[in-house]
Amino acid sequence: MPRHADDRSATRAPARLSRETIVAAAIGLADRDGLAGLSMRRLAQHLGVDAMSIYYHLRDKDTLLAAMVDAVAAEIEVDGEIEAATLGGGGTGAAAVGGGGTGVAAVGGGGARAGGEAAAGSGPAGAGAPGPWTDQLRALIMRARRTMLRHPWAARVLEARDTPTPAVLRHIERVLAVLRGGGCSVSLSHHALHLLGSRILGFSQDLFDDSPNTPATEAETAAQAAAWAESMPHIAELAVAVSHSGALGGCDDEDEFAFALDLLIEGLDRRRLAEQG
Amino acid sequence: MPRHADDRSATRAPARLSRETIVAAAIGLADRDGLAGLSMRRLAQHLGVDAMSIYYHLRDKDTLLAAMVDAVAAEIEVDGEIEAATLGGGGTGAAAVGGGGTGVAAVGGGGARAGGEAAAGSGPAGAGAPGPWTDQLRALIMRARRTMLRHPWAARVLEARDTPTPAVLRHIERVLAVLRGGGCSVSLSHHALHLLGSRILGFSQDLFDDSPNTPATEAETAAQAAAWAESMPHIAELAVAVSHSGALGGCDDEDEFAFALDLLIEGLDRRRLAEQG
DNA sequence: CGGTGTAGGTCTACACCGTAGAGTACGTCC
DNA sequence: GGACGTACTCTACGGTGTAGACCTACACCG
Repeated sequence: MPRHADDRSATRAPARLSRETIVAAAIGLADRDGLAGLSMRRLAQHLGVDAMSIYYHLRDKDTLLAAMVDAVAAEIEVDGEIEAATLGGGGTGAAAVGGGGTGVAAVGGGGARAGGEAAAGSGPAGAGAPGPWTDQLRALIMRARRTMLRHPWAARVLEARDTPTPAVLRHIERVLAVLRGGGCSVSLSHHALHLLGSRILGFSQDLFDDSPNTPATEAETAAQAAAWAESMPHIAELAVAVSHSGALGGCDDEDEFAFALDLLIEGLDRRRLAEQG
Repeated sequence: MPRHADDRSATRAPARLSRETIVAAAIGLADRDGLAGLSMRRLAQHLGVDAMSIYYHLRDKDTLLAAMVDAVAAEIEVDGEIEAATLGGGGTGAAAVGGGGTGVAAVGGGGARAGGEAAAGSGPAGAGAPGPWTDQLRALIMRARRTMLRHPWAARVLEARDTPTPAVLRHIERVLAVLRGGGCSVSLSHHALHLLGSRILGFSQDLFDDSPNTPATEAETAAQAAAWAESMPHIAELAVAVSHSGALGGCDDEDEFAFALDLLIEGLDRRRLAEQG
């Protein structure tokens, strides 16, 4: 290692790559030219460096892509802090739309009871904004969406990958924290996660398969859960529940899809009635 | 041109390619080896033919991929006919799941009123099964899902494309027919389509952008709508409504997302209450 | 019959891709 | 001075999609 960490440009050092600069440049390139325009050679050229130099810092192109989505997912958190610092609370402009119901609160059947018991725990990884959990969830997801819209390629890469990156995992943890904090059971939170992550209309599978792809022993799962217990408590909780196949009935893809579909159709029918009545 | 159109196999023709055989082989290859395993050379080898021969029948690899998804989407219709022939009606096993509500009918707020006025019109492109529109929609989407699951690569290709193929369009038409037949307004149907086609959790955009990507004149749109009027009446209807920006307020991505998100969150909150109560 | 047009398929070649593997310059430490 | 690790470069290989010229067999026509 060099003695003083940051003496770039000292002699005639040609570029001074680093994992971070590479990833940042790659993101910039992908933002400009799309995923198709991102090749190792073009990226290297962009950095004023030989293509193979990149491979010293990142094993693969796949590793690069993973690092890129991770960086983007990490932006969600930063955006959140900024938002929390500048604004007071929630209110993201997800209000009235089209024909039927407007917000979550005043719609269909039983009048306006939305939040329930509000955020009781607010937990270790709790999201910033106060207010009913429904508003918190909406704000969190809207923030994620806004971040992803700045990097249109990111969604595609994310979908293509089969394992979530750390920052994505943290985002999921935050979503779970809101759900659990809002009074949703572990089981319902689990369904919710699948629901939020899967596309409907009959196309497409789930975003990630949390079913035991690596058929870990129950002991292993428990060990991992313990390791995550303080950093990602809600994910750990869910992982344990899912692995005890008895408790949640495992994690059947078909059931998850049906759950999501039922929920959507029910919501549509409710909107229809509100529209007509 | 040849005199009699269909005298293939006459002499010793080496392979007798055709667009259909190529597409079928490509689908088979993709089913076996995944999208990554599908290269023009490998496909040609599989067909016992030079790679460039394929280009006589299909302009591009992109054209090939489009033809592949179109063929898969067309399977949905065939499956539907088979189903309609063998079984009587609906009932696709999308019943009880996990903690909260079960089907559409008996859930949350106001008791069991689901179908409403049932299928009044049933229209030209009407779906087979009778029963409440909610059941029809569920059956239709489940059928699509089952087809897509047989070709795991298809969803990815479909998402990557930005224009729907004819068979996909027909599927959408069928979905719209059910919605409209069930009493949903054009506006609500429009929202529903976006809802069903877009992924939530903050990632990803819509499946297709129906906003005027080709900024056609209103006259053009009307002309196209007229041309489609009998083959795809509901899509035509919707297209006209959307193009009259006043009527539906155009088609704002943000609004569509908010609509979907609200509907989901409302549904989750309802499940939560049902669970606790 | 020979000539011609053309549908269907092949061959060659090009630019680009990811990346293995060897080689090179340099700073640090014994 | 020599060994060593770090950061980077060079060369090369096997793959990709596809443009463009080429070939071949057959249908047609005078």
